Amino acid sequence: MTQVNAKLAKLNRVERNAWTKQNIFEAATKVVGKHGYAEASVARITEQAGVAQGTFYNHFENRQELLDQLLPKIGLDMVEFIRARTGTADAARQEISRFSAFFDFIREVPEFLRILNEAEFFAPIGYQKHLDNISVAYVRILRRARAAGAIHDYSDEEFEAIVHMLMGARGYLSRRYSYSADGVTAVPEHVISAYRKLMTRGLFNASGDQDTP
Amino acid sequence: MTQVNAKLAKLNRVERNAWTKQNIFEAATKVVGKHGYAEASVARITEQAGVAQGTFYNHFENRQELLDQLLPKIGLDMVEFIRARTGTADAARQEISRFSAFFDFIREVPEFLRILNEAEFFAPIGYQKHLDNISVAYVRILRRARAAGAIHDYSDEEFEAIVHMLMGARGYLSRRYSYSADGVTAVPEHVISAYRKLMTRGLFNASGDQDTP
Amino acid sequence: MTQVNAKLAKLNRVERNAWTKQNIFEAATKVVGKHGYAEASVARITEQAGVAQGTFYNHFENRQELLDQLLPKIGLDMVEFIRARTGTADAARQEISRFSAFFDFIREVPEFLRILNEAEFFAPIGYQKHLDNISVAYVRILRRARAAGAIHDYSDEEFEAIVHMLMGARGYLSRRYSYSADGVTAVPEHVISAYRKLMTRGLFNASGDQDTP
Amino acid sequence: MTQVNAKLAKLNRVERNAWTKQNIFEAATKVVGKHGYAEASVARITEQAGVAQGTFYNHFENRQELLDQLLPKIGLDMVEFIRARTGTADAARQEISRFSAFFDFIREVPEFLRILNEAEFFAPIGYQKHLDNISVAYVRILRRARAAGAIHDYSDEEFEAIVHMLMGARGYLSRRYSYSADGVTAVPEHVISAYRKLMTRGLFNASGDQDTP
DNA sequence: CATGAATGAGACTTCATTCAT
DNA sequence: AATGAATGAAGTCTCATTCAT
Repeated sequence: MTQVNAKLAKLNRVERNAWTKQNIFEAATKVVGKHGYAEASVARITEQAGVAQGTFYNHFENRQELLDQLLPKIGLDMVEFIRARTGTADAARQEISRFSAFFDFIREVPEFLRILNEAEFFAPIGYQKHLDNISVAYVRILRRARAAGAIHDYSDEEFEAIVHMLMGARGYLSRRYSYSADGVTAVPEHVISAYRKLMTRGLFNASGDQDTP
Repeated sequence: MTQVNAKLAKLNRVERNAWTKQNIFEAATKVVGKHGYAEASVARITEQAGVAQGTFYNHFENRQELLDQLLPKIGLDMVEFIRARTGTADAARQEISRFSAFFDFIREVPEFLRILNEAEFFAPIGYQKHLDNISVAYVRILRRARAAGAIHDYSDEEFEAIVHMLMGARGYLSRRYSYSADGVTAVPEHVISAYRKLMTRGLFNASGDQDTP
Repeated sequence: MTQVNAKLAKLNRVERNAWTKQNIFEAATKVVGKHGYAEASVARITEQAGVAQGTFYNHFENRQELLDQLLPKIGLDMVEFIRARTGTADAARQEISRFSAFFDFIREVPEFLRILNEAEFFAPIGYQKHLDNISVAYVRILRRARAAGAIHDYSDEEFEAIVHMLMGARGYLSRRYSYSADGVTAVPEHVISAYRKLMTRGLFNASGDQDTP
Repeated sequence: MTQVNAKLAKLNRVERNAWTKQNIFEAATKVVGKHGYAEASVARITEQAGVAQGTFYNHFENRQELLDQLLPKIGLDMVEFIRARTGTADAARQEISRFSAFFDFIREVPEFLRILNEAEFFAPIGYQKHLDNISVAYVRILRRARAAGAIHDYSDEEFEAIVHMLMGARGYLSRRYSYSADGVTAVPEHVISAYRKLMTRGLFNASGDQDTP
């Protein structure tokens, strides 16, 4: 057996291990996305993954540990997704884009909605991690907009509160307008226009508000 | 046994029946408020109420039925509480009052926060009922403000979206700023000022915004 | 329904409850006696008792609590059994009687052997309770013998050590000579004579030693 | 590859093999001594040894086989330790020395106590082997004492019973007086004096009893 | 011979609900 | 209507052992 083969064999072993973990992870994403955290028993997850229950505990300390990893991981995908769609327009239009892109992401990754919404109660550690990830980045964006003159008269503390309002609003709206029996539908146009008006008039210096040219 | 006695006995029985149900109801409020829906087992609720487990099922079809009644009932108390504190100032200032009063209410009735926040996942039917109660009333308020000239340029559909944003924002903020180890604390001033700015500039015709007199 | 009937009905309920608990208790005695504590799973015990697993937890906090009650309870039966067989001879002969009666009891209640011997590791709380029960009573007996002039030259502390030796010796011997494939057999005569010699010469004033008249 | 190299390599392999087995063995001794047989999972033992779980099964048929080897091996160390400390005094004094040396040994090798005491239930085969080792040797000692005139009036069968009593007494006393939160402490003087009195008066011809010179 | 992931049986415990009294 | 013991399904997790690499 050559060194290459030995290396390959070793790699294969490590890879196989990683594959199994990823496999369980994806199974959990599907199960939680479809049935919610409460119904995501280890039995259900491992069945979906096609492995034995005991295998689960070779890769995760316990059920909760996995659940707490779900949201932060997908949350980063979301951040990347939104960033890629934000463009280089003025700050207000960018914010509308982010708002829209959020709902696009929900349709792209339908599991995300439940994973996000239920996390607060079923995966509080993961939820907090996600919250920090998002709000820090969001406040930074608002600060830049303020530095660029696109926002007046908001303090850093107020930014933080605003960000929480925006996140809360999105969550609520997503539950209200995007859920459906099975599957996620697009958010209606009037939701976006309402958001645009509230933001461009309330937060930004009105440049993105089509209705007040 | 006279007819009077019979009637009295019957009345007593009915009263006692109602009292027991109310007793269980209040016990559930305490338990859910303190430990959350997930920990609100029938055993725990009946123990808190001082009745046997079996008694529970003489008054409620099943555990879920009770849980789903919790939020709508307290929700109405909240509506009344906020209405009483709203005053007769202009529409924008009234909205700020409502926002403030909401946070006052959760300090008045500390159980409300958990009952509200967790309801979406643990008592979805009750949650929906509450949602309808609130949003219908809220949209009506906004329509009146619009009719009175305090709001321009928002359609009815957009109102509905706005209301959901406001409710989402409140929920989020309440979880972020009002929870604490044991007990509920006041929401910081900068949260209220941020809300005021966003609302007076974004939704109303700016009259309530102290910063733009 | 007369008061008597009502009382009977109520008693029946209480009695039935006590019966179930006793039922589980006896099932546990059988299972532990036959297969040992380690194999005495709740499933096995409840199956033996003919009740559902859940029923177990209506009567015992957890598995360990029951296991820890086993030995002390049977231990008291043993004390009574031995006391009834001790007679009124001189102190040395009484001690030989107790030694003999212990082995008689083992044959009377074959489960006792495992319940006693394994308790130290599988039911340490119950074991300690039993230990205290026994050693306190035993030391008292030795003190009386000393007061009556049947024992010389042993201090209270030494009595305690002696008692532990006696108990240890019995345990060891019982395991060695009384166990058998399935069932408990009589202890051979030479074990008793060895014990008699050791005791009458070593502890007592030799009156009970047939070989030195 | 030269023959020398081949031989070296082979030797190394054998040595390495022996070393690994010894390594696992010592790890098991530590684990059982500290946490008891019940907690001595293969995972824990191999972790302590710094080898993979699978490696275990290259050296032992199964978990039980290893556990059953533990006591007999250390038991022989004990025999040697006691023999070295027994001296050449008269038979009764020698017996007291052995009794004392036993307690010295459990302080020297603190793991021994648990390995010995729990073995009866968790490693019955090893326990039996140990029992045979000890009792055969002990009976031989007593026979010699009898031949030398230090013991009268005990038959061989009675010797066997006596030995079991002595061993049982030691086990019991060691558990009672030598265990402590963490570590093993010396046995109190009054335990030794009680033993001396019982033995010198009950078994031997009283020469070792200081109190009856 | 070493590795360590995979297996799956089985353990304890919880809990909503039923039902005879 | 009140009681509370009985039920049994379901959940999480452990662990000795196997086997492909």
